[in-house]
Amino acid sequence: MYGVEPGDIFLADCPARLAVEVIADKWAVVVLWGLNDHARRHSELIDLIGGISKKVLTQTLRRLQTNGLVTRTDHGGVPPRVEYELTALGRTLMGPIRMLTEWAEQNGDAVLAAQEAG
Amino acid sequence: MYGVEPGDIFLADCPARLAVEVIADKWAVVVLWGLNDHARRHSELIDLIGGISKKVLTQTLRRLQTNGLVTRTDHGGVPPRVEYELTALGRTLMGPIRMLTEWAEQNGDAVLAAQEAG
DNA sequence: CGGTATCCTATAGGATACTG
DNA sequence: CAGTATCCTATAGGATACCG
Repeated sequence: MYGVEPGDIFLADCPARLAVEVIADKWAVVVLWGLNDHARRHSELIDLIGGISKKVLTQTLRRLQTNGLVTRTDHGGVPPRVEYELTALGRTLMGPIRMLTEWAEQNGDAVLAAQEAG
Repeated sequence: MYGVEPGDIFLADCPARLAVEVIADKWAVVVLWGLNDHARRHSELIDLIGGISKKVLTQTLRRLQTNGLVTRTDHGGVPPRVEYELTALGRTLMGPIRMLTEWAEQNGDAVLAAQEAG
């Protein structure tokens, strides 16, 4: 009914739901974006992003790791040096994310206006 | 430092953060997707989506409304008839969302494999 | 430096029942 | 039909302190 077809986002086990699951938290997209150019260290991301705590950054990175989007490399030594980097899979996600951020740059004002009006 | 430039997602008030704010909940993208083709009624969305409660659907629709992405039209009468439809602004967001769902269709298996491995 | 550990609060979201 | 109302729980996420 309603013309639902195979592959539709509505099916509970549909892959499209998975995309939502992956990016639908407060920091995932921001962190991925921070890894766009090249590998970065934990403290680098903390400074770069701003407003995220160490705990939450670690949590977010772990989730991204679990989803196969980011690798964690411990170079050892003292002081510690750990680098996070996009996987090949993670890089494929940057295209859609870039679209989203471009949309936001172009339409952010309209959203804010709607928020203030409503 | 770290080559942060104006417009970067990292600035706290950057528009790109707004995109995350708009789509980063469990149901927003799914509901928008449900309105892709044409206006739909509340009960239609309930049946179509599956797994969402009336309360949560209403909440999600209200948020989308507040963000200027969806309109709510009460046609009155008994029984009630209320239709939700994408605004022009909402339609501009469907491009990026389509990219996301396409990414998920192509890469969903890889994410699942990573989840099971990790 | 790169984390844990601990504690806390707000809120998202689910279940169920009721209403105009 | 399209919601509210109510209650509930899990968890996301923030603050702070400590550790190897």
